[in-house]
Amino acid sequence: MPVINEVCREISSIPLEKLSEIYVDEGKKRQEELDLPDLPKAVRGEVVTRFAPNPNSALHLGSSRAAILSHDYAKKYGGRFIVRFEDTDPRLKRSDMKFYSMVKEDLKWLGCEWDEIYMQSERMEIYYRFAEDAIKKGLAYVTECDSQRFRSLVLKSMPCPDRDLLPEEQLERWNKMLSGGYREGQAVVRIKTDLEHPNPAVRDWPALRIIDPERYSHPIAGKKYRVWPLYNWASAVDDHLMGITHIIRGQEHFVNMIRQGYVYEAFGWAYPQAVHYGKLMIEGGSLSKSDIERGIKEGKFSGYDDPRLATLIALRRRGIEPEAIRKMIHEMGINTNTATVSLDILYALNRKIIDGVSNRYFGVFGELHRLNLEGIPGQLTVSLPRHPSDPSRPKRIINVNSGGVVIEDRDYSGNLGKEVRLIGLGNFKLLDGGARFVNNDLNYAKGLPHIHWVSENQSIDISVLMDDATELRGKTESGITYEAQGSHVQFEREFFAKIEVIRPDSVYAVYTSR
RNA sequence: GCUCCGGUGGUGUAGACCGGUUAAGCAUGACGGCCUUUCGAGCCGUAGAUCGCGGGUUCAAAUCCCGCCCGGAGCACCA
Repeated sequence: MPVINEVCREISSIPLEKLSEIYVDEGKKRQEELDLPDLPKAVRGEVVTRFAPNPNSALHLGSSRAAILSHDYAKKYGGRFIVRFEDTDPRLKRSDMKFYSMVKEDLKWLGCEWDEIYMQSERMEIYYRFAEDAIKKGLAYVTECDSQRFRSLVLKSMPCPDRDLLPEEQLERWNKMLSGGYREGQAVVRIKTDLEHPNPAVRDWPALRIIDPERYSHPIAGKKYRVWPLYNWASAVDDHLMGITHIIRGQEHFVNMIRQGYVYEAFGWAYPQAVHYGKLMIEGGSLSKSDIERGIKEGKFSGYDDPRLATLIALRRRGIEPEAIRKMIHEMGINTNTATVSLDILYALNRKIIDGVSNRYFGVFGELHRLNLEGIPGQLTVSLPRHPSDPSRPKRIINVNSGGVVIEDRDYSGNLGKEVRLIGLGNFKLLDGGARFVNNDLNYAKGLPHIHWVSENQSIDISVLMDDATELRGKTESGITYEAQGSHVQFEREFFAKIEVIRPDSVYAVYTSR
């Protein structure tokens, strides 16, 4: 009992604000731990993960899964997080300078700061060196079989004849590749695996190929190289060299783990723990890079930040906070089943974050009706809270004169002839083109529809870019111009939006969610 | 066609490896109520899954075994 008393006394001696701080901190900490289940074979301080995007497009919700999970797991265990641009295909999946920086921006925004960053196009000599080594050791060979021929042979578990050439001859061919003795497609380095492997896709996979630099130059390397590593080669070498302990990626890479396993075994390296998550689909939308790229090229989308896209840059523009994305991704975890998520979940998570910071305004959209206010003193000044649960914010002061207010058609047509509460103003009877003051009794207002309005002589134009890329026009309080660009607001009874452009006489915003 | 990986309420996920007091937890969504001068937030409550289907093993299966169906991925000199 004395102990209890003592603890009680101690707690009650802490000021309330301090107490809530402690409480929140504890809650947060617990939340974090709850969020991420343990990674297999993770040792504190020794976890190294990587996120390996191809800089040929912008990051989207799907890519954010690998990024967030890789980053957060590294941090959870006090390890390192590496970003590695996989830009080794100047032909089919060309990288573009603008995406290197765009991806970095996206990652920073997501809160996935990296400890190290690399570009594979700057590591070419490394891939060459290991290739030469593999060839010398007889683990890889240079084949002149074209892909068709190779395919038909390998399907029957048969080798290309040059698989068994001596390492010296292979080396000669390798040098011929490097020096330009072959044209595109005439030779390729393959890794010896197991021609009997049940999955033909695993059998003797290609590691390096020739790309004519005169026809396909690289945004960073230019025309310097004509032999480029394929994904599995560059990735296998890098993961080993960079000391990656855990690879978190989509299940489409499952066979790549098996393929690369042959290299690791042959070189005597230890393959990292690979965790694969299932396909993430989005209700009613596409998460495919190629769909996004094509849509933009065809002009179907206005750009990477088109509000219909699930790119990070579009979500950011719309007012989705990175923490909402993070929470959603954490909730899905790394399980391997195929998930079709609804954006509503993201919106719900996001609303909880932005609700507190969003100042409230009245905005009326679509078809509008002007109401003459009858029965009010010549001029009315009302003050409305900027946020219902934070009275400390400066009030919105709005003047209304007999010139009247503007309301939306849905509120007008639905209530014509009835009494309504014009929020903050009073109770009125809605008439044709006007409104007659009844009283200003809040109790009386309880049973009435509450509708919002904009003062005609204190309003500015607003345009909202909606999530279907249409524009919604209307009027809003002129006081909104004091908002900072990029701030979240809520138009009461309408939706949340992010302010994009503020001019003295108009506002441009982007719709976030209801 | 071949090779993988999945299949728990509308959606996402926990439980499955070590089968039994959880005949299914959480979140989001839906519905209802309270509060609120927002159809937001918050609080309270309700509905919703016989755990893809069929069989087997067992005293006992979402959990183990087999078959089937469905979904996804891979089968590129893409990443």
